[in-house]
Amino acid sequence: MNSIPLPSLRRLPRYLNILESFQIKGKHTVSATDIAEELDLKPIQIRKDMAFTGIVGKPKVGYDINELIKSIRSFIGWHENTSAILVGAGSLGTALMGYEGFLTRGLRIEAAFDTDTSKHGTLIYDTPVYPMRELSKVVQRKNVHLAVITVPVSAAQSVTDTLVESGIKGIWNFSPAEIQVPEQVVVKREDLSEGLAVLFVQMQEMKHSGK
Amino acid sequence: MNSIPLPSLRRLPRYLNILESFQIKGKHTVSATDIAEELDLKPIQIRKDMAFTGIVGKPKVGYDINELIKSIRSFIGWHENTSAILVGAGSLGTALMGYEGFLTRGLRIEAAFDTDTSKHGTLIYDTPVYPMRELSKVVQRKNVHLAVITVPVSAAQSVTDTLVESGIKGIWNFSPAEIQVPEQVVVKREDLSEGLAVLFVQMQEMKHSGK
DNA sequence: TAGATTGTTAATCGATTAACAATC
DNA sequence: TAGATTGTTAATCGATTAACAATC
Repeated sequence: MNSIPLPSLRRLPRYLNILESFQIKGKHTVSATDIAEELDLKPIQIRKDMAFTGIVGKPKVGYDINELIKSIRSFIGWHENTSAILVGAGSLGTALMGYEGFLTRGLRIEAAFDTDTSKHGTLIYDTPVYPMRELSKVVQRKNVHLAVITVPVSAAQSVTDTLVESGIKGIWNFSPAEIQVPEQVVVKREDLSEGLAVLFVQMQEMKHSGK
Repeated sequence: MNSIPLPSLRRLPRYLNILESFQIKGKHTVSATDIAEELDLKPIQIRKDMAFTGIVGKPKVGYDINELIKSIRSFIGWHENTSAILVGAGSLGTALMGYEGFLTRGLRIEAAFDTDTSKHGTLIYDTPVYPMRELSKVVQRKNVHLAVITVPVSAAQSVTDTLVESGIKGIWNFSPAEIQVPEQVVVKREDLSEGLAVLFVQMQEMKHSGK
């Protein structure tokens, strides 16, 4: 068992969501079947996925909810804060800075950068906005390794180059651009049009089936 | 060959991105190898994916770019406008309303709904905002089948119920909530924390490998 | 023509699911 | 104890990749 399969990894945050709701309800243990019912998955898949995070359940009892939450969160790296910067303080960038959920999921946006001079020196949801030329300095001073890109497609590659030069190791790319990076830099694409394509085709298929 | 595999479907918008950039450069044909190089995929995978959209290439020549774009766009359903409403005109909802890319991808947000009375009657990027109680009426009058949800987790299920009652057939859910719907309604989750989990773990793996 | 590229058929790979012994 | 639930080992399924004949 080497590294976790991507589909399993993607399910982990969903497990957390419902585990936390169980926790709020005062439950202390949970079985794979309980989770599977909530998410419309098979219990065996839950057990397999859980195994990747290293947690061990008890036959007949199930898993300890607190332990399970802790185990998943630390597997994902959500048990501690990771600093990030955000480039492109437009409407999407602003929305992301305003999303409190990131804080409980290990992501702390320390600073934002934008070309719009009218934004420089301002705070957006407590996050200071700087001019682009400050980027390298801030990244290095704050020892940041992660960047969120919310710039237009036309700017994505040049921003990426600047980020890589400054020492950024991971990029969360919200632009639909296909950015090129050296192989030691991780890029996670977050292209909304992928989701839109899936939704459209599935609706089409539903229409032409049992309905 | 029944319906397209999900991974293939998710790659189609990426093909479109780079096909359009080829088109702008004045190219007329493209081979699977050309596309594969841009996206870091294998040519055979491109050919398999293309086959699902129904397009036929010419040996030795490749695919006609205009035809390919048309073929993919109409396969996804991006060749015509689909009306949608948006529920939750907060910062994320606002960002989505302001995203022009949706218009070229078949999605037209006709109206937004929010509980905040101060927003009622206003326009956000040309989209009118209505009180929640108007929802059913607008959905039925405009014959809308698709809804975008950008409300807090706590409101997601009740909003979903209202949407389903009004006759909505597809939901693009940007809240991390696990909403329950009847089986003839399609839900596409767009939970950002999934992407965050993938990014964090991949960065971790990169750190503990060749670096 | 010869070489490049497609589309098809078969092989491989990886994820999901099933079966079941272990156990609290 | 008996029944429920885990974790492991094996079987199945589906997507990716390889091989190659067809062809412009």
